[in-house]
Amino acid sequence: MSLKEKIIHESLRLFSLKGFLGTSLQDILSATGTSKGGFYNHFRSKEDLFYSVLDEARQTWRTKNLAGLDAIDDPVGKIIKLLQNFRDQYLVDSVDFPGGCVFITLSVELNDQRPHLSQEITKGFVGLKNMIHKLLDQGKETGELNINLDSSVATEILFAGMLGASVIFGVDKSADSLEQSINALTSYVTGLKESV
Amino acid sequence: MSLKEKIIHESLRLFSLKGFLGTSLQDILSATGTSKGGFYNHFRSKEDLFYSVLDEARQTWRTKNLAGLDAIDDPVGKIIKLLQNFRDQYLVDSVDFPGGCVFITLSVELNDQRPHLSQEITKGFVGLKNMIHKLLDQGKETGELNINLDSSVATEILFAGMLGASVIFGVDKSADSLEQSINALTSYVTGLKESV
DNA sequence: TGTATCAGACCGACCGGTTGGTCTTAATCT
DNA sequence: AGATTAAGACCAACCGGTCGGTCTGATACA
Repeated sequence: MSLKEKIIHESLRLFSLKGFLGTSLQDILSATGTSKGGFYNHFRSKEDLFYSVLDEARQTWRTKNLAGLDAIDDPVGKIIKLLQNFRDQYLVDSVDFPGGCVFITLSVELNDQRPHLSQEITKGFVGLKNMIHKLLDQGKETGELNINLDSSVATEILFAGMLGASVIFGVDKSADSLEQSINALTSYVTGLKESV
Repeated sequence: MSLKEKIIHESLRLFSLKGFLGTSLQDILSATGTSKGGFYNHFRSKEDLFYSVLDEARQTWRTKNLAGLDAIDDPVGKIIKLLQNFRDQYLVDSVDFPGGCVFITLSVELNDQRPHLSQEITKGFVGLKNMIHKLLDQGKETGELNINLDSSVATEILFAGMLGASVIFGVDKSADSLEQSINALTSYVTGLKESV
């Protein structure tokens, strides 16, 4: 792993713990064992690093949360698999994000302080929400879900529920409470299925 | 309003926008039009201020979210009223918290940086969750809800949903999207009622 | 009533330390 | 040799906090 990759990787971990503004350059240099010169040889500024870190974070998110989804045919099954991945691969296995979901940490921190950075994160949120909505609509088409189901309502509950679960997990870091939160969402989804 | 009260009030607004660590003493002094001397005459330290601000935040939360709840008899009605208050009085009417729910902002920011401060906020989260759980159980007792309802699951969905809605609102500050989030939760609750 | 006294509210220069960022220098590559 | 990489001294700005000092309004005394 090159120094640049190492800086990005360690910064991602630090950002998830302390946020972007809360992480000092010195924190990053110490974590990677380099110096100012080594850093500014690869990045124009701290904000420049932010975008690189965000790229890696997005890639990690996809890898962990979408794993095995294409092997599943039914849309509702995909949602349930997504929730399981979110719990087991993404949040609990917190090697990459020891402080919990880095997108929430950064988004909450930067909203009113660095709106242009926060905006980048919001894009990912919109993507997740659209994905859930689309899967629910597909479930209605295949007959897996009741055609009269208000998929917008279900989307809101699942999306807000995932964000809420992330916040709670970030706070208490308890795998048990995370399991409760996610299980509640999966049983909500299966409840939708049974009421066909 | 005394200088002390003014400092607390303005700090609450600033904390909701920029967090505790993200708000500098100078920010607070400028917002209140005072000086270092004026500040340290009333507070021993910035952390000392934190506790005072948290007290006011809690009081404001209760006033806005619990308004009119005691006038309602049925537990489920109380939950729906709570959700409406949460949307209309607490989040949208953001005079006191222009940056969105201050508890989430502070909790996310301080979890890994000032655990002893973050812990204070967590208490409030636990209280809200317990309140929802208790109301749901009461709803089962009164027959308003199905006796076989898993109130723990419903609690998780409502609690995580409220936190998630706060995060989303903090990000986009859109009253419309907030209404969608909260409406989804209320229709979830009414759905529970109808399946008796 | 007029004056001396004093507590506390408030001001702002100043402190040591840290911030993100620059730049010179030296080592290590091809 | 020439280019790439990294080290760390250095900078101005800012951080939370301290401290000597001023101003004001209430009290005590005559």
